[in-house]
Amino acid sequence: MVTIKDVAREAKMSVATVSRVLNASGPVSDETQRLIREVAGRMRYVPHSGARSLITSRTETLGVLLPDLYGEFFSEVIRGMDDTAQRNGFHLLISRAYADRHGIETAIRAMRGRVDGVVVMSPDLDAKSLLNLPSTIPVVLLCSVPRGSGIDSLTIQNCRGAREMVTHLTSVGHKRTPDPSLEREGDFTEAAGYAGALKLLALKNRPTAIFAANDSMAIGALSALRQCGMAVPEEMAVAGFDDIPMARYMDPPLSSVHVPICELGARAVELLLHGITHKNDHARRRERVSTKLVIRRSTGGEPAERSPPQTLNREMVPIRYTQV
Amino acid sequence: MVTIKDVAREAKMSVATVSRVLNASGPVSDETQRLIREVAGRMRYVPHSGARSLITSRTETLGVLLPDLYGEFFSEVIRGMDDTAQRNGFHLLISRAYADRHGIETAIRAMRGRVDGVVVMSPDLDAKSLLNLPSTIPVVLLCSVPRGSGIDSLTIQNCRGAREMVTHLTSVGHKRTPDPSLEREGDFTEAAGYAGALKLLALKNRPTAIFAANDSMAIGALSALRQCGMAVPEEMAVAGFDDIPMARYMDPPLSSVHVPICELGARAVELLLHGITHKNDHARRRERVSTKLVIRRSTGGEPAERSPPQTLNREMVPIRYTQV
DNA sequence: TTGTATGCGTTATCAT
DNA sequence: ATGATAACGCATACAA
Repeated sequence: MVTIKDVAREAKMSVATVSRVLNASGPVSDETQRLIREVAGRMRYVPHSGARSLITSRTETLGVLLPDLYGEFFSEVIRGMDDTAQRNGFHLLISRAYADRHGIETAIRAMRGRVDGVVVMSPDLDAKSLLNLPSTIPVVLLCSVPRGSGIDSLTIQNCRGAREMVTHLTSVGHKRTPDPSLEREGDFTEAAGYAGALKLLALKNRPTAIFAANDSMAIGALSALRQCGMAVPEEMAVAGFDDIPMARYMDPPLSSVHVPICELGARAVELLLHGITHKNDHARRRERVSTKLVIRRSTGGEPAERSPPQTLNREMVPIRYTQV
Repeated sequence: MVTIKDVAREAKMSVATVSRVLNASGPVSDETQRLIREVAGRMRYVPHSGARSLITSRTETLGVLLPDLYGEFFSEVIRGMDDTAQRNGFHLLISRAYADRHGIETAIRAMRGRVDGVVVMSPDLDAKSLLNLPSTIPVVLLCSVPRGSGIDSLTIQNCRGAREMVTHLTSVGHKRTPDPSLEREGDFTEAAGYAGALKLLALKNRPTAIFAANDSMAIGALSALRQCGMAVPEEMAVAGFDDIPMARYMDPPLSSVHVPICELGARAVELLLHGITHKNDHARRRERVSTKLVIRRSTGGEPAERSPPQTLNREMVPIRYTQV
């Protein structure tokens, strides 16, 4: 590998001057500047980031800890993170980890020294468990329950979104509200939604609507209902959460609680970068992104949505944040 | 940050001995060993990876360059990569890059010194353009056209898979084979599949089947056909490619060419690790993963597939590779 | 079995 | 404007 010494020798200059040119960190004559840039370019010199971070104690890399997450949510959130990270000159070190406390701690340890901060996504984990993280590096919790911890966090307004959907469902005639006997567990996969729907259908006193915790499970539920010959939404309404791009292409198109997934990732990285830059400023930051109800035919709403779906806008749009 | 010096001081030993214990790289008395481990653990010492890679010239990190890729393919391939990387003690540095030559080169440069090798996924890119990569580090091309280059590569047997699907389609009565006037372009999104299907429906002399280049577009096409009142598969058959988990939950369930996505990522990392370990051994490796035809109702096959879909097996299974 | 000393590639501090 | 050199944290060859 070609080092800064090689460049210095070739340009007949000292390493100090080469470093100054490449980092614009001191006065260098125009001519010397030109020369060194030319030589460095010709020799394809790239600084060794390890050596650099050794002395600057910055890696320009952000760690991302993800749970075992499937489907489009995963890719969208990473897209948002990578966009923002790259725009700020940072790389992304991505790792999956078991979403329990031990898994997270181990993973953070492994990233130690490689990253300047970590975004931890762990929907199941109560932030309290992470209180004494083995890290002095900034952390942002994404989609966790942040109560009781002093860690920066970014969460989705799940409750509010869910409440809006429930309000919609009751407004179109569904009556039975909170009832644990009508709840079934699932792991966010289509298969789980499929199985859960079958269980609910088997009940003596069936519900009239299914509200899945994410779109993948809602899609699985739709499939189960179809195979059982149940009409949606007439005999059973179905609603999802997240509003992944796929949702509007279902039959019937799926009502869902829209989450700005990509922007969620982007914002998490922004918060982390802020935490890295203002390491001393210990004002804890908690933000919540708001959701938006999207009613389609699967809940009986908007039967008129027959027009061709427009091309999805994959660009990022501004979203509102709530400080809590 | 606590360094090896801090540990040495606390344990009243030399840094050399601490290093020997932590790397098992020399003879140390059991007692000293115990002591040092205890102290290191208590102080939560983690070696600075930058300093280490400076001297070992290994980063234990793999770069992954991805195109702007949507949906489940993305997340599955990363899952496979991360699994295998972690199992071998490596991290994943993931970055999205424009899939043109300049974008790839820039991205690889940026990773220089941070990674021991790179997996480049760039379906559009002919490998010839990458011949003079600015890198001495090992590279594995994933899903590119590898002809004419000396770079290790892993590709899907797209042609064979597509041929099998076409054979199936003709076997159930579809007649018009290769005809450019029946081809429409798409960017692999549901919206593109939706739009493409509408265009095909508008033709005077309609086709009787649509074979989309991936499942997302096939799902978009299904939606378009549904809204136009076309019966699938009776009036129009639809087939996809990839067989993402979602495919079997469509209405009708989507016939597709199954690709072992997760294993694809895993194998790419294995190839890269091999390239890193055997850096001198310049035997170029080219492998192709085979696909498997999955016929469901959208092409008129298997009308009996009414049984509940079993839980998806998300574990990795052995796949066959072909050396070319 | 343990300690001392050197160097990895870079930036930063101090001279010149 | 430029150069010499210390320091970053670690592994390792060599000495004890």
